[in-house]
Amino acid sequence: MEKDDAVKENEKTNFIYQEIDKDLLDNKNKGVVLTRFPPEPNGYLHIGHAKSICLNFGIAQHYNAGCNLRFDDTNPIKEDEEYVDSIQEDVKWLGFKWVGEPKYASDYFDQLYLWAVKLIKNGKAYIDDQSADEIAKQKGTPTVPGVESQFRNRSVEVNLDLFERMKNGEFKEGEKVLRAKIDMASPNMHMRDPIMYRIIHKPHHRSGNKWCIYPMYDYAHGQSDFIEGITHSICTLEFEVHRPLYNWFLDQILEGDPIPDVRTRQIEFARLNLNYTVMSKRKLLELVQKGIVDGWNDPRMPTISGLRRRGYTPESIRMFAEKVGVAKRDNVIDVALLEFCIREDLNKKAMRVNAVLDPVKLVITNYPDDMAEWMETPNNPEDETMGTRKIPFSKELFIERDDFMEDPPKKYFRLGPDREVRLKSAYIIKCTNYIKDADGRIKEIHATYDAETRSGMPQSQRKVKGTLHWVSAKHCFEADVQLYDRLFMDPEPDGHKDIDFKEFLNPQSLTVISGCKLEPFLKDAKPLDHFQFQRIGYFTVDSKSDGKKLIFNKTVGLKDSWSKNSQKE
RNA sequence: UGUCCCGUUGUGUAAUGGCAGCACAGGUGGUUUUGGUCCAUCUAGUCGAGGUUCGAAUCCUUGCGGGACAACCA
Repeated sequence: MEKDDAVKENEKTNFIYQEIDKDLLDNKNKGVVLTRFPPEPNGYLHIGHAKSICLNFGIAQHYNAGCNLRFDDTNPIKEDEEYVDSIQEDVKWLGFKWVGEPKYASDYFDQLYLWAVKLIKNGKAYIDDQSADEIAKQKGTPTVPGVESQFRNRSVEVNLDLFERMKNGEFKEGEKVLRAKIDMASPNMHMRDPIMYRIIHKPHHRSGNKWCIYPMYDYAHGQSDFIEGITHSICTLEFEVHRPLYNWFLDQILEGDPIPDVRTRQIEFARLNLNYTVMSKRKLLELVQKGIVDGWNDPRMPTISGLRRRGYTPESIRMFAEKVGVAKRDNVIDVALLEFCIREDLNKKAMRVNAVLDPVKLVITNYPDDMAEWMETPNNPEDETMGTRKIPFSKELFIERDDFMEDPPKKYFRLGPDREVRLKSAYIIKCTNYIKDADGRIKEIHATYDAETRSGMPQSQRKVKGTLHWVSAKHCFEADVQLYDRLFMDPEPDGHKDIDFKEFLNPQSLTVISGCKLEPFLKDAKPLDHFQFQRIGYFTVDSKSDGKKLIFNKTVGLKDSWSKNSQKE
């Protein structure tokens, strides 16, 4: 049976949508759907987060529901305001709008404290005086059950008093913790009396000096979901083993209360992995701190801000998130898919311009010395509404050095001695001579043009093998171009047990070339403007580019079946 | 030698007991004033073994393989 295209477009088939549909069918949560994106503000967002953002906000859009932005800020040692700002900027840039103001787990510290007292009163939590080492030792291993703490059976009164004094700052860091009393023999390590609160004498980016005890992730996350009325708490697979604890804490805080309308539920999916890069915030931070890259937004980084500076568009990243899908099995996505997505988007949007990256002079010997003609050329053959513009042509031009060969092979369609080639939007020319310098390097190419072959004239219809891009020497201007290659040479740089991921850094990941010749139109280009440099690739003005000197970042090359084939030989 | 999760073309993802499909990557041909785009076309897959069933990628058993879990991180 044929399905309507619009329906097909809107059809979401991943298992999370199926779970939500089921919940809705069962009339769970009174028919409400509310998701959340819960980053810890301890680093910049990367493409893996983009997958999660598109999933959570995409669900909200699909069900005509909402999605919260909540900062999971329970550890003042690692977190910072800078990250809070960058995360908001990146989510907005991707095109999503969260419900109301951003939320913070730290907004709920009072309520979390009250619930902790409730657990103590119900005999479900206790203060442990042991050191981190001792607690770790008692915890056992995945195959060996843990041992109960000697402080496990303190009275409610003592626990209450000690917890109060912990809160009041009477103890040093590490001296005491609040632990849930569950089961030290549980096959699930997370159920072996997990720590709920620890002492940290450090001001928090939001709550300042109000607290010196901070809740752990497991004790804070589910309760924050519950407070906000989140219906589906979607996270990555490594939290799967936390789910029983997530539910246990909710059961405890709800103990004795009426059944709430909304009972949040955790669903896990497989995180995104991209080949030839690393995705852990810790490793990305290391690249930043060691100065291996130019900050979190270095165009080689898989961060949202890096991709933005590289020239990726929000649409391309959303398309990518759609194409990688959502499932539970481990995956490694080929960066070629990301590259496909940005080409796809920029092909439709980017203005075609002429830029010669590695220039060599081409002299049209039979063209008048002081003449200049302004040739009309389409701004984008994919989109007529983008119009046309005029580009200057004159006697002396620059073309790409590798568009000429002294002794070309048969399949080479470009310029060579006595060969004919078309100059895009201008004339058909024929190479008559070439001059080399003392080192044998091509210095200048001479050609004649056929005045009857100007673009648009009947003679211009003549078939010629190749078409070259070019700029007029006296009209063009110079700019720098930054060429990027993958940051790592190994498909899985952090997939080797005994080798540090930095061993695989690609020394050629950045090439800066100056003296590139650009057509005059480009003088007005602004930071983050996207262009297609004809026959080369997509380029974007660097965000650090200023009025004095333009810097272009290579976003991605055009598909190139010529170099692919010629490399095979 | 624990618990949990996962195995579908090279990669990713559909099919939820009824024709194994889609996308990327790769190959070939065509169109083209970008060796781009576009169009056509090809290559290639259900981890193994049993079982249930008229019928299994799908359900069951079992084997094998991969992953997660032992921070006072999230």
